[in-house]
Amino acid sequence: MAEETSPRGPERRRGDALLRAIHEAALAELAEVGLGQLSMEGIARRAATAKTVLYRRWSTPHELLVDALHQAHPVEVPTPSADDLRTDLVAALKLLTDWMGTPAAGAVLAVMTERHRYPELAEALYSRVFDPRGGTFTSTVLRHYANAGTLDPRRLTPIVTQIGEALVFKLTLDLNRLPTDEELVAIVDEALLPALGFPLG
Amino acid sequence: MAEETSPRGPERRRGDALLRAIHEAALAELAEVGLGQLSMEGIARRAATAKTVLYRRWSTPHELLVDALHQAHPVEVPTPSADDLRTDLVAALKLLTDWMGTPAAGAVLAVMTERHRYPELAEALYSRVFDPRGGTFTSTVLRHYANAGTLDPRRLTPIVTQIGEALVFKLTLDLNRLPTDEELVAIVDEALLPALGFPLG
DNA sequence: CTCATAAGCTACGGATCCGTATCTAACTGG
DNA sequence: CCAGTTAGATACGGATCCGTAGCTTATGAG
Repeated sequence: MAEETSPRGPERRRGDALLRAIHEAALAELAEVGLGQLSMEGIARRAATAKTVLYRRWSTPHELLVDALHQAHPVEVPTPSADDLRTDLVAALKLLTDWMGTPAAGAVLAVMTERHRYPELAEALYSRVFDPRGGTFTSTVLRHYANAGTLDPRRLTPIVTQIGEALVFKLTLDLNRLPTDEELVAIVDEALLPALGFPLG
Repeated sequence: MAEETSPRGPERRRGDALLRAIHEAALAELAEVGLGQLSMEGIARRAATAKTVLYRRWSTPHELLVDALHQAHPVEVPTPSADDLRTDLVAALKLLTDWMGTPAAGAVLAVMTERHRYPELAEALYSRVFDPRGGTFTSTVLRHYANAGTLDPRRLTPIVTQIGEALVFKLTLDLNRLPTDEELVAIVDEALLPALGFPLG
């Protein structure tokens, strides 16, 4: 484990560098202990700073967390590239699973699954982090091909646009690991494309 | 809120009655405070008993929780009744959403979503609660119709058998409420049946 | 009716987190 | 290079939960 810069000597972080370290520590702490155990004390310990530094900026761990997510959020958006619906759908799901491997994703999922317990937190996450962006992942691709005429727009019901994401989440939960590329292809071929009106073989 | 039996006087619970009260309190406590905050103190408070009573039977809140789930678990199993795949699938999903309204379901979901944090708990839940039962809900129905010849068994891939449950979970998460009957029908018509090889219209 | 069992109470020392206050010393802008 | 800012360290009283101990008393089996 390499230390940053010089191994010893008082090297004091300030401003953005400190902020980023705190944000990172918050997400890591959340991933490890969970939303219910997230504490200023824990975040400060992990960020190797003092509680006072945190309380100068935030009143609660939740406020801190929202900032951390806001900062970490720029997520890659699928850009339908090929003129191939199937390939683009698989690519969109791959983007999703890539994102799900990040610390920020764990944090977002934790907030979502415990939203009935911390409603203000979920609301803050929506209004400050998600709302700025449109629909996610597969729906971006689906709208593109619907506009291009490849797809009957009437097929794009609220249910159908969720099939890909829903199965990725379910598989991740069941298998306790991210889906493989083969499984993503299976999701597209066996579930998504049939629902879009392209029966297999 | 009516008190049980006589309003006053020392009426001391024993044996099964006490046990059931504790199990119930554990699930309620979990639903309210979350897995990370589940404590003997909290369960005892909610069950209106003393911590000592709990420690006489269990060493940790997690052990107590597994017992509570074990006791609460007998879940209704879909019995394909009509000779109508569509109707039976909708009925199976209805059973699922009914179950999801129970306290036990909240507990199970909490354990599953935090399984990386408490692996022993998830494992205990599998070996002591789930394993005794076969596949759940839609897969029961699907196997029935595959055996009856209505359905091509090759369609029943690991992905396809998860579509219904996956969408119910996703919708519940997104909408922050259980799916309506209409939404269940939409899941069957727009996602499940097409994937099983029955294109719409 | 008697008596063993177990529920229910109270209290404890230890640990952790809370939120705040106080002081120091390292940075940095001017 | 000096002064203002702010990171960092320490300590605090209060709160909560931990796990255990000692005791009282309701309950049910014989």
